Parts: sequence; C-alpha cells; structure tokens
Amino acid sequence: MNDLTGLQSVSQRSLPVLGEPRPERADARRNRLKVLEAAERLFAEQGVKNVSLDAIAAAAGVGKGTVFRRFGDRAGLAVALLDEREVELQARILTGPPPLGPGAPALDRVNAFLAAYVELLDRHVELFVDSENASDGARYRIGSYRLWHRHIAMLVEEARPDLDADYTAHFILAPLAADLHQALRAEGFTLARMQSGLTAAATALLTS
Amino acid sequence: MNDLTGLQSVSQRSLPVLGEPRPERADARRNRLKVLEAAERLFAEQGVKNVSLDAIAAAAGVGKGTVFRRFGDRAGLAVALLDEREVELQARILTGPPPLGPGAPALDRVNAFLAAYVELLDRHVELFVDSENASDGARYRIGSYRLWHRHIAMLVEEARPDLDADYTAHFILAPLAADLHQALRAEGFTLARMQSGLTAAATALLTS
DNA sequence: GTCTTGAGCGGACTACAGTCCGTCTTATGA
DNA sequence: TCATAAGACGGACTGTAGTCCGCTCAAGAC
Repeated sequence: MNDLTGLQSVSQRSLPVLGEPRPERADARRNRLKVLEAAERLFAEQGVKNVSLDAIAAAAGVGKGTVFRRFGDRAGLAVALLDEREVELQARILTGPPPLGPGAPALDRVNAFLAAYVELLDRHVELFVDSENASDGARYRIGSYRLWHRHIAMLVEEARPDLDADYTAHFILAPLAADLHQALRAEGFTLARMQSGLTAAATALLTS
Repeated sequence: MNDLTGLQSVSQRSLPVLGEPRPERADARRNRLKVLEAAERLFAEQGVKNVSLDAIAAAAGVGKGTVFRRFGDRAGLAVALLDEREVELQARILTGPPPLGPGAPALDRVNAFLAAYVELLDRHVELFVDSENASDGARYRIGSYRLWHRHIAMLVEEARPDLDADYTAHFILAPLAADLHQALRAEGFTLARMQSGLTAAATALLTS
C-alpha cells in the first residue's frame, strides 16, 4: 500500500518526497515510532481522553517538545495514529473492487463509502473525536478529509450534475463528524441504524 | 418572548420554574449579568478565542469560580451569549409567519429554517464554534439543538414518512456545524452559495 | 577519521481551563 | 429585628496543552 497514487498518508514521512530536500533523520524516525507506539498503548490501556501528552512523552522516553515538534498538537498525534487505517480505506476506494472501488454506479460507490467510513469511525470514535477537535478546523484541511471530499464530489458530479458538487460533498460528509457519531451512539443509535439512515439519505439526495 | 411554550432558554434562569424550589438570588443575578456583559464586550473587542475566562472574570469584577459555577465551562458561557438570538429564531419558528412558522409545506419550512440558521451562524461563527467545542458533545444535548432537531424531525416525518425521521434530522443539521461553516468560509464559500447548496440538498432529500 | 552544520532534542516555562473549600451574603420566618 | 441555613463567592490550587531555546548529535564532505 505504499505506491498507490493519490494516497494521503502522513505516517510515511521517512519516504523521500519530491520537493522535500532531506530525508528523515534516523533519530527522528526512531523517536517518531517510539511515540506512536507509546501513544497507541496508553490510549488502548486508559482511554484516549485520560492520557496526557506528558504521559505519552514519558512512556516513549522522549521529551515533551519532541512530541509536539513531530505532531504539532494532540489532534496531529491522533491523525497520525488513524492514518494507517484511513490509508487502507483510501486504497480500497482508489484501486479496490467495486462498489467501493471504481466501476460501480456513483450512488453505489457513495453508499459503499459511507458504510465503510462509519464502520471505521465507530471502531475508533475516541481517536476520531480527538483528531477532529483540532484548534482551527484542521479536520477540513488535512489530506484524508480532502481526499474523501474529492471522491464524493466526483461522484455527486456524476450522479447529479445539476447540484453544486463541491458543497454537496461537504454536506454528505458532515454527518460523519466524530462528535455527532459519539453523541448518537450514546443516545442509543445502533451502527446499523446509522448506516441505513446514511444510505437512505444519500440515495434520496443523488437520485433525480 | 418570555411566554412562548417550548422555548429553550438558559438566560431566563431568574424566572421561577415549576420544580425549581428557589428563585435566583439577587447577588447571583447581579453577577450573572456582569459576567455576560463583560464577556460580550471583551469578545467583541478582542475576538472570542483571544479572551481567557480569567480576563472575563476580572473585567466583570468577580472571581473565576463564580464564572464557572454559573456557566460550567467556556462553551456554557458561549451558549448563554447565543441564547438570546437563538430564542428569537425559536420564536419565529414556533409562532411566526410562514414559511418559517407553522402553515407552510414541510419542505419550505425546512428550507426557511436552514437559510435563517446559517445566517445566524454566519453572524456569530466564533461564538458558535466555542459553544460547540464543549468537552463531550454537549452541543447535541443542549436545549436549542434538541429543539432544532425535533422541529426538523417533525417536518421530515411530514414530507418523507418513509425515512427515519429522527436520524435524517441529525443528518440535515450536521452541515450546520460551526467548525465546518468557518472552514468553508475560510476556503472562499459565500454565504449565498452555502444557503443555496443547503436548500438544494434538502429539497432533493425531502422530495420523493 | 574529523569537521561542520543544522535538524533534532528535551525539559523548564507560560498560560489557561477547570476544581475546591473556607468565608460571606441573602432570604426566610419567628 | 435577628438567627439561621442554603447557597453564592472568590482566589488559591491543580493539571494539561503548547512554546522556547540552549545543547546534542547524526549525516554528509573531505
């Protein structure tokens, strides 16, 4: 899954990229991996919101500054942890079998995406909530959201060329916000109910 | 606007309510007003996110504990400040003239609501962002969201009884999230474009 | 192997959100 | 008017996110 064009990974920073003058230094890479490993472990053990970045830095055996330089803030760390899972979904969309991958009608692809994404979301809600609570709407600027958006916009354009595809794609992605998902789960909504609600809505929206 | 049944105000705590044994104490009321006034002024002067609660407490001439006891947290204060404007919109929905108020077809009422809400949102984005970044998805539990939700769910039920009205209402409200609105504005979307995108989507969704 | 350079390091530091609890004020009713 | 208790007050305190900057050391040049 390393050479699929268009994938929006942040965890592969060690690969040399055109325009990035220097590859990642060995000590930097070592520390990045130590931090990710420590974070994953502590999050799993104690719940995402009960773990401070000091604790992660300590567990990784690095200074706090290192964590922040590398990941920017709490949300950045969560994004990096989710990255691997998201890249997998991205790959299935870009090159996997239909209906998630290319080849199926637009509506089917949208519905397949919604079902797959909400399942991923459900499995890692806490991490998603963390990653989306970035200081200044960073969610909407990071690579993976932009990829989901381009993907949906393309399909909207295909199914309903009369709509504003760019805006409508944001509209369709909005109900996937992690805090909403968490709140609805807490209110008793099942995953299946949300999935069928999403696909029913998308179907109504994209059928003329 | 004080006696409209169903309004979800938090700024009217001084009115005696059935089941609440004691009315607000005079010193409490005085301080609440001082804090709201100071917050409104400082937010306007320096931008919502540049003002700390210490600063508000100091400007209001009260202790920090008072601010927190009264409003719970930063989001609670933002909610209280928005409250007056939201109550006004609630009143227009519940008892105002159509299409916002009762009497118009469901789709028209939904579209009128979306246009009105997004305009309100646009006028107070920063405050809305603050109010929705509550610790634990409080947005979805506070009175005003619940009222918007009930309102939309009722109209969905009317227009498309085949859909899951409860879920679909959340779906329709999701694109009104303040952080999304702010991000799209920053990306260059105009208010008018968002309004027409919203009504187009809602129309597609609620027309069978 | 040695030198040079600049990216990386880390922990002290700042600022802020939110809590706690001893003190003080208000409302009540006798 | 005064006693009493429910409740409000406020500032010291705690814990965390995020910044800063002098020091370290990896990596490439020779």
